[in-house]
Amino acid sequence: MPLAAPESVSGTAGSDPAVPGPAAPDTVADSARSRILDEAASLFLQRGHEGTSLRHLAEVVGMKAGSLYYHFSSKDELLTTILERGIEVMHDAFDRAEREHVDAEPFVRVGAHIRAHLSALYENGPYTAAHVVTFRTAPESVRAALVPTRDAYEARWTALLSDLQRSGAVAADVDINVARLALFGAMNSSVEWFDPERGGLDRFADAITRQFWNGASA
Amino acid sequence: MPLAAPESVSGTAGSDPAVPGPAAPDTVADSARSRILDEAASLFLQRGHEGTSLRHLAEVVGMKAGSLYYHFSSKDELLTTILERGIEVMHDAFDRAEREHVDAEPFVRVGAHIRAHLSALYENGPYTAAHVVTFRTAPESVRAALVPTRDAYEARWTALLSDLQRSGAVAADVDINVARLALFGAMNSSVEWFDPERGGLDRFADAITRQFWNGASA
DNA sequence: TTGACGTTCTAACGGCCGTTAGGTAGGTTC
DNA sequence: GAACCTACCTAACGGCCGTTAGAACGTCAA
Repeated sequence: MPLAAPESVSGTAGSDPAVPGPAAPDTVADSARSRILDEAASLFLQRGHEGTSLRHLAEVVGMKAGSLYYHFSSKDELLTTILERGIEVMHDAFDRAEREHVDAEPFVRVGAHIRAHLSALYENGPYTAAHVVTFRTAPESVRAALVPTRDAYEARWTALLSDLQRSGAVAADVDINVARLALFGAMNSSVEWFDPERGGLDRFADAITRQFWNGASA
Repeated sequence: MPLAAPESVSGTAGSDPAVPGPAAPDTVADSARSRILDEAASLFLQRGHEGTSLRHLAEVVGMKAGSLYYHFSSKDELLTTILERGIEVMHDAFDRAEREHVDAEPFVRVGAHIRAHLSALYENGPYTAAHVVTFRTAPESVRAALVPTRDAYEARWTALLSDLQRSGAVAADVDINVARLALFGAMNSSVEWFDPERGGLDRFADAITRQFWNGASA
């Protein structure tokens, strides 16, 4: 078991804050590990995890399939690591929005969290996007390992919306769960058509926020 | 209730094993064909198309893998047929809503179409649901064959919403495309959590309609 | 110079994949 | 009863899959 890098997540419980480690983040050659993770997440996002072979991944990374096993013990572990990081990125984005907009007025506050979620999807690598498109068809054992962290993220949104409903900013007859799932669906499904290269994420976030908050009617 | 007209679309594959003319919907044993289509759509929905093997499908249907080739010439043709029917079901649902609610007031009209789309997803077999979760990772050749029909469905929604915007019912500053895609995302992503067995589709449709039309704010 | 170590490669394993050729049982038609 | 058609089965093909054991390479310390 030679992967003793400071950033490695061994257990299923998410631990340290993802990308830049606290000290000495990149040893000489777990940059290869990062490379593998990045490319694998990108491929899983594009073709799905069943549609991505380790031989293809290895080729993209620039090594042979067997060599991947120096960095990961199985394809499932690789998948789990990626999907886990995907939620971590979401949590980090939520943290940031929360920190900076706790006392903002409701519309701005919701907008900040929507923008944060979209930032997780498009501005921090393909991990979150890979998560939202891959989780549903991931092997049961992989899904099970992710459920707690996913639930926690859901709970934060539920708490946010409930808070706003309690304060009267969200209509009393709105079903918080449906509203949240509809919002998630609207944001996450954008991975099928939104092109992060072309930018315009701010405008997109505004449009989604407006749509979520005010609806389409005049 | 399976919709009539098992094969109405002349898609990419033309060779049909000598079915008598346009009439005669169910010969003796293309009930097997229906069986295969139903189970395949269900499996594709659950595990994705890459995650479903023909051997597994055959087992569920009650035959051997090779026998599937009596009914379909390839896995891709099977997939294409299923995804095509998925859009047809959507179109049919849209037709019905249009027929019955052309002159309704905007909110009711939109609600009818939302209900219709959800009906396509949950009340007419797994075809539409399989479509929305499988299209993205389908082989390029399969996707290409579906694009025209998909575009046509999108266009009908765009026309509907544009119409409502022109009449002043939808706010002028709403981006019709974003609104439509957000609505699609909200509805389609429900396949990940909505349980059609438990019912409540009417209430769900109302909640989505309310959310889409009025938003969450008080 | 030697040895140890970290990283990758080679070469193969058993297994499942989509697919095909040819056989076969039963029903229908002459 | 013979010929035929329909719907399926058997058995295999080549190929790709995830995975593993062991060898080779470069780097650096002693």
